[in-house]
Amino acid sequence: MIQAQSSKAAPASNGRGRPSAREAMLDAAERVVLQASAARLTLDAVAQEAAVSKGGVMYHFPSKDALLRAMVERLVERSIAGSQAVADSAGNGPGRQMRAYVAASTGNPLGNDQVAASMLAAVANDPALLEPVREFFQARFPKLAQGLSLERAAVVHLATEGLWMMELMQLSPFSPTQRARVVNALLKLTDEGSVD
Amino acid sequence: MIQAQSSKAAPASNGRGRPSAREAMLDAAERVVLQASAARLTLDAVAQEAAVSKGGVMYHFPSKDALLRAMVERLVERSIAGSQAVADSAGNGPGRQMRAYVAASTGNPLGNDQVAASMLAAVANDPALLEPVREFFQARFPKLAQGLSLERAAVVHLATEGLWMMELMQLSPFSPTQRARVVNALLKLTDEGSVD
DNA sequence: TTTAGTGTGCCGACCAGTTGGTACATTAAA
DNA sequence: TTTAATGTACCAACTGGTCGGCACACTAAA
Repeated sequence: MIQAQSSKAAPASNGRGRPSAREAMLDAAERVVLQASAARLTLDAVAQEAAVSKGGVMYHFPSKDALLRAMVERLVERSIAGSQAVADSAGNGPGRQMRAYVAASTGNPLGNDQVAASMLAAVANDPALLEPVREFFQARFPKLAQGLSLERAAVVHLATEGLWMMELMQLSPFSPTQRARVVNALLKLTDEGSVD
Repeated sequence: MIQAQSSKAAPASNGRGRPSAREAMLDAAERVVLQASAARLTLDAVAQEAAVSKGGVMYHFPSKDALLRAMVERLVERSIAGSQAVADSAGNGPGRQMRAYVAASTGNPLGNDQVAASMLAAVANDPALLEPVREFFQARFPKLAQGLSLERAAVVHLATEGLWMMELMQLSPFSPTQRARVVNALLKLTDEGSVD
């Protein structure tokens, strides 16, 4: 997806400053998915991981569906913010946006695990929950593609997401060295006109 | 992934020819995942979908884990077979294998849904179940890459899988027309030396 | 300053339905 | 008659969800 803000950077504040246990519960939910599996994401498990009673969880998320929706919502918010930050730090030359995106997405692969966890939990329980994510994708692609042909942009985009997803499922067939070469190739591809 | 043999083509035989209800149950399991979600893949649901009692399911799959493992196993077997068929039909020129793979993977997107269902069910319940899939990927990539640079092969491979996965999660931001152009670009990329 | 009230955040017991799994009866074919 | 295949009945554990209550902070009247 995209590098999300480090969860430390976000002060876990709810609107106007009160450090929210809600955020801690969402973190706990992601941890459950990562350390166990999406199937074991139960309200009890979240409560236990967050060191809180189930009632406490239910207070903030009146249903499991609400919890899942909140997970997706937060992931999209973070993605938008992260995406914005990346966009700002990149220039406006052709392929600049795409290159920054590739760099951000292929860097610190561990930071993206949380994003993956939320997405996994969502698809596993109800694929329709991913709707906000789809909207995000649809809105972002044109920006990334600025200055690039559709084909070039799409290939780089898809390959980047593909790498991310394959690593998420631990299916990537590449060694670290190979991975580095591939990422490099992707970056090069953001120069329209380069051969590969 | 790769185009799997149509489930009709496979005579649904168990080893030596007896048309097996086992296969029907695996089909039912995939249907449950596709029509509901991975979370609703329960033994009861499979039984109901297969028009069989739970006891019948338990006879063939002594545990849910066994069912999931069988799903993955079958998906890998089919992938190997499909992959082999594609490989045979393709020549040996540079990029030939990769091109056939791209064509097969991006064609009949619906046929691949079953593969997706099994994978989804596996990751959702226990990511470790995907081990055989990883082995398959690792074994296949070198074959696909024949005659191509690592970079070129990897980019095409990742983009193809990325497209597949994004469509699986219904996250693809491309219109049908755009998709066609992108697939075309991927095919072109299997000609080493082409610009894009 | 005390005190009665009020809302927030969380706890913990409980409930009905579901889930994976077991045990055994039953059927149908070889 | 044996045996592979399926049905029936059941169970303990778990799951999502409800509910009454409790502690604390804050407010407002006395």
